[in-house]
Parts: sequence; structure tokens; C-alpha cells
Amino acid sequence: MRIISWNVNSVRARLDNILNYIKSRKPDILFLQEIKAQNQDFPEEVFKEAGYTSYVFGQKSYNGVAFLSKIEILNINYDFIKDKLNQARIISGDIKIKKNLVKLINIYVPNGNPIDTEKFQYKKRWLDLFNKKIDEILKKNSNIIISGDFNIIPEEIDVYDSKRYENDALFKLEIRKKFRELINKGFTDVYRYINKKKEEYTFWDYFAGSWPKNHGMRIDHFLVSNNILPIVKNININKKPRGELKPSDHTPIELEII
DNA sequence: ATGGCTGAGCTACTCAGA
Repeated sequence: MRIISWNVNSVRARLDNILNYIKSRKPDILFLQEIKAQNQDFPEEVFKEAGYTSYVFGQKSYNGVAFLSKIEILNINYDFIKDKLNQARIISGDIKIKKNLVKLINIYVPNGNPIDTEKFQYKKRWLDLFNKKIDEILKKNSNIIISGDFNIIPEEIDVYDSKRYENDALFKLEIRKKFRELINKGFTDVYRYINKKKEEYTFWDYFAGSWPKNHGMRIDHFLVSNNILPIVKNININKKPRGELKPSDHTPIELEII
């Protein structure tokens, strides 16, 4: 089974890119972030023709997350945490794998910059609420796959110039600590587990020639609970979509399980 | 290098992204 996560930076501006991509990579489930559309503006019919059911948590202009899926997703939930600003940043649901329910959690973590503003406080509170909620979920179900745009650079090797990002909300130590706290609950960063030393990125800015210079960062992740780890087969950052016409600034990360 | 570029909403320009 192929599960893929991609911050598309507008589902409507990226429609052709997404359609081409799913035709070539054929994900069973695609986690989308930053769809930047309300539910009624989501191109559900187009994806239906391509063979996918849409599960959408939209918002006007900003944020928004969704699943596209070939298989049924049960118990879809739009209020995973109490988001004080009511931003559409998490959609979760359950799939059946060999008679077990596996919880899928698709997240778009707040950016948090600049760090001397309320935005940084919001990111910290958001991550605290998220981590607490994971504790609750773990009591009921220990089969969990969390993926999406974490807006967190886990370690120095995950960014082209770590010094430059020391005081950035994506790399600041207190944020990375919250990521580690989450992992310490019993999760594995699958990319880093499989690729111990590899330096690959999932995001490159649109400006300053970041893409051709490979000035990127690894901020999109798959975390699987340790119950799920034995069924993980492979993970791949697919850089091809980032090099195409009118690309998103993020590129997809592809997980193979079972 | 707090600029650079891109998208939404709207129709001039701001806000947000990372």
C-alpha cells in the first residue's frame, strides 16, 4: 500500500500537477496540505474521475487539509485538537489493515515565524495540544500514522544551512524538542530510520534560486507508531514534482507499507 | 540577505508562507 503526503500550496492552482502525479505514482491514499480552498471549491469531481474519494477539511484562502483515497476512510474527524484560531490544520480517520484499525493523522503545523510574535506562541501551544491528544489516542489505538507538513527541521542535516536557521521557528530548539517528545511517545521518523545519513529535502523556497541551488529543508515527515514499523517497506522523497512547471514549493514524500 | 516569489481574495494591494 502506498501512502503519500504532499503540501500542494493550493489544490486549485496545482490541479494539473496533482492529476499528473497521481496518474504516475498511483497512491492508495494521498494526504494533502495547504489546499487553500473551502470545501465547496475543492475539485472533488475531478478526483472522483481519477478514482479517488475526497475527505476535505477546507478553509478560505489559507491552510486546509484533505485525504484523497482509493480505499474507505472511516471515522473522519475535523476537530482533533481545539484550535483556538479555528484553522483547518488536521484531518484524521481510520483505515482497516488486516482487520486492525490504523489511525491516519494528516497535519499542517503552524509555521510560527517570526519568533517574537504571537505566531510562535500559537505554534508552541498547537504542538503541546497535539502531543497531549496523541497520548489520549495511544490509550485506545497504538496503530498510528502521522504525516504532513510539520514545519519542523528535526536535525542539522535536515537543512542546507543550519546556522542560518537557529532562530527560525522551523529549527528553534524548543520546537525540535516538541518533535522529539512526540517521537518519544513511541514513533519513528521513517525517512531518517531508513536513511541514516542521507541529506534530502522536501521543501525549497520559490525565491533566491533555492531549488537549483538545493537550498532546501526536510520538514514533511512520516511518523509511524512502533507497532506499524514492522510493516513499513520503504520511503522515498520524490523530487520530480518540484522541478516541474508551476510547482508547489514542497515535494511529495512516499511511504510503502505491507 | 527579513529580501527574493507565489497564491488567494479581489480587482489594488495585503496577508501568509518558511
